[in-house]
Amino acid sequence: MLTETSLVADLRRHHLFSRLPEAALQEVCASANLKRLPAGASLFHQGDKAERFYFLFSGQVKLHRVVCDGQEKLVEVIRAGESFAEALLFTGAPNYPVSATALKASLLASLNGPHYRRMLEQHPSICLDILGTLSIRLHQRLNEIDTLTLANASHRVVRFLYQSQEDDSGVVTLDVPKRLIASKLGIQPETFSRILHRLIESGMISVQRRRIEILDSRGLAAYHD
Amino acid sequence: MLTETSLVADLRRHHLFSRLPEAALQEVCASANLKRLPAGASLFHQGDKAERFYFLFSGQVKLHRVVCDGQEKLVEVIRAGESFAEALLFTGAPNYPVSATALKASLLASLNGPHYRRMLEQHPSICLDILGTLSIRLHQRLNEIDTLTLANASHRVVRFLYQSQEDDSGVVTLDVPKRLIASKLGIQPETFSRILHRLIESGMISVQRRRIEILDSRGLAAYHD
DNA sequence: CGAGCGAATTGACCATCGTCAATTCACCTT
DNA sequence: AAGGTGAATTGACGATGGTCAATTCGCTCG
Repeated sequence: MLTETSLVADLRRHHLFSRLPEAALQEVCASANLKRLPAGASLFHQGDKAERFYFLFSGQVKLHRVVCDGQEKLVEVIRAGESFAEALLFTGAPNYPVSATALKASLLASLNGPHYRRMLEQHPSICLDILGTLSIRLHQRLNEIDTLTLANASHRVVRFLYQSQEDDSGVVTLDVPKRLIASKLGIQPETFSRILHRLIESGMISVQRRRIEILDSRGLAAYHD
Repeated sequence: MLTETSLVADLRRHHLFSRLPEAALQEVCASANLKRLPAGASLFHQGDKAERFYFLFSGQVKLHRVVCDGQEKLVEVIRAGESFAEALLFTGAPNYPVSATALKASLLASLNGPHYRRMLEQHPSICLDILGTLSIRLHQRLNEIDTLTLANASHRVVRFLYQSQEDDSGVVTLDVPKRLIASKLGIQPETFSRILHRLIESGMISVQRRRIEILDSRGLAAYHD
């Protein structure tokens, strides 16, 4: 049961709920649970039965998969105001395809999937909005596949830097440890470190802790080949 | 304008159209074009303005991207009865994110995107179905990202073989050239060839032309590590 | 039936990246 | 301020896979 008005207002701002009639949102909240996770706590594991999806009020959650040899692969980092595991509402798949773990202490709403789905059936106009977001995610994935296919590790890192700077400011601020970035790029932390070093040496970027500045945008672009 | 009843019946079988009222489908057909492509012909290029989406009656079409250094990356092979570029209906993105080229002589319907979208707004119940398919694609992509992240090329190939056999029959029949498979797996044709050879030598598979048979399913699974 | 062409294969070589290990660094706790 | 812990870095080494080149294979077309 979710009652705090400020939290409900947060939900309202999300596209899954923004166009629901007031009564419907109330109903969704009635079947919701508030959940607190300390940093490092697990929310669900890949393969668990999936009947709930989540909205993150504050904190940070990572979605990750375990691949064959026990290595962990970062899929996505969820930040405040975002939902996750909601795609399961529509596939009918019974299990989570990823694991979810809190990176920082987090506050989230656990929502009843089938319940929301029934709600949606009664307000079908919202579906078009959702289709939009889902399509965009599809493209993001396509983009990622590009990045991973790009032959060498340097390309992936450069590409990552480009995509991570906000409004071409040339500044990238990492909000997760470097090893997770490496995992997302499908390379080893050591390799990531070495590549950054090489870019620094050639004067293309500068790095202070988790703040990376692109100095020579032109040269970096050329580095793509 | 699409009139042939057998073709319209083909459309009907697709989830984008199966639940449209008869009148609506007629209207869609009225704004459709029939298109023939010889093998090797290009349908659209990555970056082209996107206002049409497609349904493939017969033949084979590949979706591919050109990455930085001019190399080509296979994204997907479209087969008869499938639609493509329909995700653009919902993102509002103005350009195709991939190129489309006929692999074999093909017959397809070119459909008016905005028109179909308006149709959808009037029959919103269909959206839930579409959400389902889109979610499934999202998962497929996730799976692919896994495959590409899986450290070495052998793993990718083995994984590909597993996923490509139909109902665990142990038989994989490639319907595209091996170099395209390699491209999809993000490896070079030479590497693909060598890995298949290694698997043959160790008695795990046998290959005749484009027909691959899995002989030692157990051993192959172990090869995953 | 032979010529021609692209696909597939095979070999040799080398750059890249992963692995293992040691060390330094940053941050948190006490 | 000191100590401890995990992250990040750096070095050395070796396996993997990409590149280039030559050859074989299989199909199509004349």
